[in-house]
Amino acid sequence: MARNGQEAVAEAKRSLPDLIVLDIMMPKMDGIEACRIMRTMPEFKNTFMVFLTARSEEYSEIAGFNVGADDYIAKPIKPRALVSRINAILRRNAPAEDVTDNKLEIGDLVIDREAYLVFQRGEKVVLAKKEFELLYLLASKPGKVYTREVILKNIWEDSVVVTNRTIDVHIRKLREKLGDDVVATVKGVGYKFEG
Amino acid sequence: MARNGQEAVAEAKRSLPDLIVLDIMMPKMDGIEACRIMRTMPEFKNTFMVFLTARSEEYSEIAGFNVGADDYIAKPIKPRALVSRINAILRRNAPAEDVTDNKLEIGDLVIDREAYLVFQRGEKVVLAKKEFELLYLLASKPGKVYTREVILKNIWEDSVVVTNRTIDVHIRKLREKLGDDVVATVKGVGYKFEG
DNA sequence: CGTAACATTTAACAATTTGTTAACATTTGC
DNA sequence: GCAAATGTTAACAAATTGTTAAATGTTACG
Repeated sequence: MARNGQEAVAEAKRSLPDLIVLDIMMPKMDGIEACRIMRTMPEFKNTFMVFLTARSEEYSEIAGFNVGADDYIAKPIKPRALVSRINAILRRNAPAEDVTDNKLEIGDLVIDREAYLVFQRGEKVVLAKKEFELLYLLASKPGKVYTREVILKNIWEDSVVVTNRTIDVHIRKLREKLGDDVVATVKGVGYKFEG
Repeated sequence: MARNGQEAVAEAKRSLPDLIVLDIMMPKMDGIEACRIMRTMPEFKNTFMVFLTARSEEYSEIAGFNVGADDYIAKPIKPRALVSRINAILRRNAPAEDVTDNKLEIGDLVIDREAYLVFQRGEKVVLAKKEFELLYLLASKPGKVYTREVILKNIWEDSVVVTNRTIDVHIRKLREKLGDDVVATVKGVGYKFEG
């Protein structure tokens, strides 16, 4: 159980749960912000996020859904009721068949998150962890430009502070291994995957 | 997981499970009806059917048993408790001769969970318990990378606290006994079985 | 019960890989 | 052409894993 938004994001990245319950009034970073950030991360693509709040404010409700929440539960609620509500959410959102195979196939690349492997035209390419994460992030939404800031938030722990330019070096290594065409520079903005 | 009685029957016919848990209050066709129907089908002759219900009503209980249920579990019940209850039912109804052989054959290995034995190209290899568990876990999904955290959760009791690095030593012993190619390191992530 | 044999865990250090930075070169858009 | 942004390189720092040995637990057996 995380006590604030920052902890929530950190712990969620570590344990990758199927469902996250966010209290809107957590200190430091609130639940809405945590949700917004997690929604930009590919590993939470299939995670359900539910808001829990004491006040039934219109604002909270609207803001929560806008950042990608899947449901909304009003406090006070008895623990048992909360559990059954959560079960209901999981049930109604259960995938028909769970064939979720974390493979990403784009262009001449196959990115297998489970095996931590990348194949290019059938050839195995060995990437270091940060390189892999970077590629996976960009490739999870081909064409979308990721600013260095967003990339940092996604791939680095919150506590770690690194120069923006570090990303450039990792990009360079990706290009070295996969060819210059894989990642495109958008000057003044960031990088994007080229499908 | 089926969401109602009709689905339950359909899915059961498809997958022919050893045990079916029926919720009495499923919509459309309730669990009792599902049980009655399945009991008339020859393919479910040896299938155990267990009822799960929220209310401990006499009616449910009696009606359930009358249609051929094998046991009855009252809700609320914690998932873990449910699992152990189910295991108990399966165990006490286990056929005299357990012909289930949990043999895993991968590459030049044969991993026999029942006998706790590993053969490599026909040669018996003796592994300690932890080594065996570790190999079995990794081999159960070749290619998939297991983080140390996941490995710990799977092989060690929840109460036991051990250093991550303990795993490294067991990996080393596995490599010593089976060769370096069996388990691959994914730096920064974990280990995986190499098919 | 004690002991030997074995299994498990930890700690320490070495080896290796990966990540980061800084400096300088190059490119880009105005 | 100029300034800002990015590319490139290599040195250094940090993190991760490999390896070994010793300490601690556990089990089987006389």
